[in-house]
Amino acid sequence: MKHSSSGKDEEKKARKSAPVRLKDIARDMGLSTVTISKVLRGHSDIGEETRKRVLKRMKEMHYQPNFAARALITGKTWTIGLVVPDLLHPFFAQVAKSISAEIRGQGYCLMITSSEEDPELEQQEIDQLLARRVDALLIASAQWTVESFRRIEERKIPYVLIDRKFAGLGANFVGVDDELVGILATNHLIERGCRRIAHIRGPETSTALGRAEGYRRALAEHSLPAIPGHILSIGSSGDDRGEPGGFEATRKLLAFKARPDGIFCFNDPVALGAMRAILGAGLRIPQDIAVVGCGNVLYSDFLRVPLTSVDQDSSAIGKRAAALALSLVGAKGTVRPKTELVVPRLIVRESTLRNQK
Amino acid sequence: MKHSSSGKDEEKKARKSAPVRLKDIARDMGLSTVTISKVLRGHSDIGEETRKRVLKRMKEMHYQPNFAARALITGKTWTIGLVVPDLLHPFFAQVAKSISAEIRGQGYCLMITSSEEDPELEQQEIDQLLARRVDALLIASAQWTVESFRRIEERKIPYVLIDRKFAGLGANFVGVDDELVGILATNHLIERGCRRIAHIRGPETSTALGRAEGYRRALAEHSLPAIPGHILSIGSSGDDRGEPGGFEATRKLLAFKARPDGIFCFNDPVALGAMRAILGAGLRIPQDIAVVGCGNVLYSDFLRVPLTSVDQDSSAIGKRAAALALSLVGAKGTVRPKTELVVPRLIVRESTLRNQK
DNA sequence: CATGATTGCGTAAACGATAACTCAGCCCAA
DNA sequence: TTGGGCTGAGTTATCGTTTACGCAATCATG
Repeated sequence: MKHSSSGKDEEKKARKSAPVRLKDIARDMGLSTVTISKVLRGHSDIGEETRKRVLKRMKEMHYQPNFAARALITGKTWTIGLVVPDLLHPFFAQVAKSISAEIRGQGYCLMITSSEEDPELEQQEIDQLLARRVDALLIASAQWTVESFRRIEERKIPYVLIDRKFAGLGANFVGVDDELVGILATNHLIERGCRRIAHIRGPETSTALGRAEGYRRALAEHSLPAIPGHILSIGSSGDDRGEPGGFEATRKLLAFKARPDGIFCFNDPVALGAMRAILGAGLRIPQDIAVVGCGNVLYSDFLRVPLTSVDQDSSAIGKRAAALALSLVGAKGTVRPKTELVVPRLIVRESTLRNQK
Repeated sequence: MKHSSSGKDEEKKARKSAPVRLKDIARDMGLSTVTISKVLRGHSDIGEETRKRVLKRMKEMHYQPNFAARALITGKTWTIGLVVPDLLHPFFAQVAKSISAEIRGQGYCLMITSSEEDPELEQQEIDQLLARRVDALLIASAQWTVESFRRIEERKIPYVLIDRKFAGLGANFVGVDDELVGILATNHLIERGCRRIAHIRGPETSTALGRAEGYRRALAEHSLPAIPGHILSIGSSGDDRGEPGGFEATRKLLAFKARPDGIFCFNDPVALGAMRAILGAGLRIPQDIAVVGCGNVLYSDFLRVPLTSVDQDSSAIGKRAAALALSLVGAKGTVRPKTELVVPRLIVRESTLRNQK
């Protein structure tokens, strides 16, 4: 039996076709708001028959809970924040995609913001997400300092670093084993007979440092000399100038007296720039110079010279980062920070297809 | 002069270092909550001297408004929802990126969800975003029907369709002029001397229809015959199988008695598949068959054969869609739906570099 | 000098939901 | 008959802000 609504609510409904509230259902069924709320949340307090009736009526009236009201009292927003340096970069796009897929089923939504590789902008975006009280934060950071992370910690909001980590910061981290990336790539070049292997490294991030370290270790283990000037950097302005950076760095390498016969590039865009420079100078890939990239971006098998690349399994990184974040949200007290390393995999293509050792 | 807090709030602060509230500032300064709130929103009600003092103290105490509380009473979430078929697709990634950049400055955040080209999932995601009361919705839809849009309209939430539009739906739309895309591409092939031009079209979306129509019109205007069987489709399963779809379609075209000498492909992934098939069959691009794609994706100038492509200016699409959405949020009553078409631009590369007419 | 407007701030009641109690009725054992 | 424990509801306060008023004090006006 229906009960009539009060005049005020009636008017409001007519004016703006407002969404139904618990109160509306309660009045409609002659029950109290709390009873409806309890049914909604599966409280054991409610009689079986009442529960069924309410559930049915809720469906009929197309009830959808008001997240704002809920968040206000429970403190939970059912929202995860993600900050990436560049959404256009296939690596981060894939990470975002798999995070989204992972949390979707658990009822969470994803707020994505891009820092455009700008530390200051990243700070702002983090603040914005904190102000919105996201339940957890996933960050592929372009920072130099750890200041903004301290701020997150103050707020006691769980966060997970993706791809790039920070020394001296006891934070959760999910990313690829960068040293292994460097080793894999460099070992492969060595196996293919390269003896003067250069490395074009990225800016001052953990990622770049790790890969460079792996490169050095691989050379050392094969007793190959680390030729001075064979490690170049694309500069500090971030990932975005990867291609031009790779191009310029390679031009310098080509002018070098001991011209390299293999180049391990920080990532695929850099490798593209490198290949452009090599081919532009009239040299052949891989006969004169072999090239390895990292990231295994889309279409890298259909490039002018199909590119050998180290796959970071970005999809797994996203998935595991999301799962880790969700577990932190559910956790009671403070949990010991966890580091999860994904194992990289070498994808061999034409850019290193030369005479074996 | 500071006033002491009540025991209860004190305890809470200590336990979880809760964010400061208006109440905290008010008590701290011996003012009322409302006064602080008014200062925050720039009400003209407050004396100049008080305003300055409050503003200063707010900064000092690192006040950040609680969005949930605000949303609860004002109905505004300062959140925009975006639904795309696939974040990994560079087109949508770029659109997302520029939307994000456009709304950032206005204080909005972006909730991004991916439908994975699945209409049912898209419905769910739209519902989810509606339940969260986003201020506006941007959708690049994978739907067949207009049902879910009706639902959005019921809720009176402004929405803008991106890239794909629907006949018979009076909705806001921002996308490329698809017919012009088809004309541009086909005319170009004709100018380059192609006479048997095939088209590999996309699934049943407005985008695919428009491009196919442009293709037909261009042929007709040059009095070229529309050879039966020269229009193939990659199938209905969406954009994601672009590359294999293009490959298979092209294999069929190659087996055709009147083998085409030019192919206009629905998009770049399809074009990649097509090129793979052509080269795999031992034919040359563009000498035997010229290829045009659409989308002008990253690195398409460094492919095995650099690909001529129609640029959709996805960045402009995102920017204008965002601006349109924001204007709708601000608008008072119902506004007449607006359609904004971005003008496509042909980027000529090697895949069509053959003897001119 | 009384009246009315203006300035500057405070009070109380929402917004929609949940948390923490309370409480009536019933059953059962002592 | 009394008391204790369930069961299945309802009451009330609260989350942090905003909205709509209320109301002194000051100022101008005739």
